[in-house]
Amino acid sequence: MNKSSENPRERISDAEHAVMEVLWDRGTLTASEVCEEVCGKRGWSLPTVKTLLSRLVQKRAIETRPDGRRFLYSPIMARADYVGGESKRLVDRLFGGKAASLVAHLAESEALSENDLAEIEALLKELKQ
Amino acid sequence: MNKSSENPRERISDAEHAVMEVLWDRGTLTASEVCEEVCGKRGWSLPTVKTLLSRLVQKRAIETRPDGRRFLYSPIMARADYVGGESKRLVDRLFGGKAASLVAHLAESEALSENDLAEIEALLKELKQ
DNA sequence: CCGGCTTGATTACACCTGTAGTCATCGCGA
DNA sequence: TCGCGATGACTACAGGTGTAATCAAGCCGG
Repeated sequence: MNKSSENPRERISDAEHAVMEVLWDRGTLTASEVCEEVCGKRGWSLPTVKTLLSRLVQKRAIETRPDGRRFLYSPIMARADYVGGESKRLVDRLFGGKAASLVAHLAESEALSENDLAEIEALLKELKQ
Repeated sequence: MNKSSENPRERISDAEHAVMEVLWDRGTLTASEVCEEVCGKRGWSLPTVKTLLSRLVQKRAIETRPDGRRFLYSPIMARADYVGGESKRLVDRLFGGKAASLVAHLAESEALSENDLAEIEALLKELKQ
């Protein structure tokens, strides 16, 4: 019944993701510290951040450690895993699973700058070593 | 108040996207024809498809033309626009807007096959003409 | 020692989404 | 002509999401 207590990998929503970014960036923080980082940018209040944090705990994306009367929050899910999952979802949904099609699209729609192109080229060269 | 009647570009959900794909593929269809295409694959019923279609009409992603007592549905939003928008969202959210970072991630996570790499390389060559 | 601030927990609530049932209508076939 | 089937409109409803108020408890400064 209750997936959240079993499944270690639940879908992370947009707002939750903003919180994750802060934790990935800074490692371990209290709720108030997270709020300092995001409440300004997104116009949230501390209660909102707390809700997001507890949902992330339920989803087993982060974990808590008691520190006196408060909690320290730190990420469990690795950023690379999240990024990889989301990228794969997109590629599957929109490009039939062909990552090259995504790159082609980016190139054609001019989402890639000269600089991007150069970087990719360098990357390819490296991959072919 | 009511964005749906003003804003021509509303966010398309996952299920709605499945319907859009059919319309992009086939052009203009009746509700039943759409259902024939997707109800099998996704285990939906005709009413579900009709709901999705009317939501898409509200979101101004598709339009209807009366044909006798029924409607013909056809896309307004271009697939390329949708794909571009979604790709941009992802790149912005996860890669700080740097498309090259997305490509780098795909490469590093081995989401790119030999074939993909070759294709991308060819693309780059072409772009630099 | 006590009241106020900090903090997590609980509750709230509107909107979106996925999925579908029901209803009224209207034209086609018998 | 008349009932049936197809069709769009309306309604439903549970679960997720964004955003927050409120509550209870406990520690800290006065």
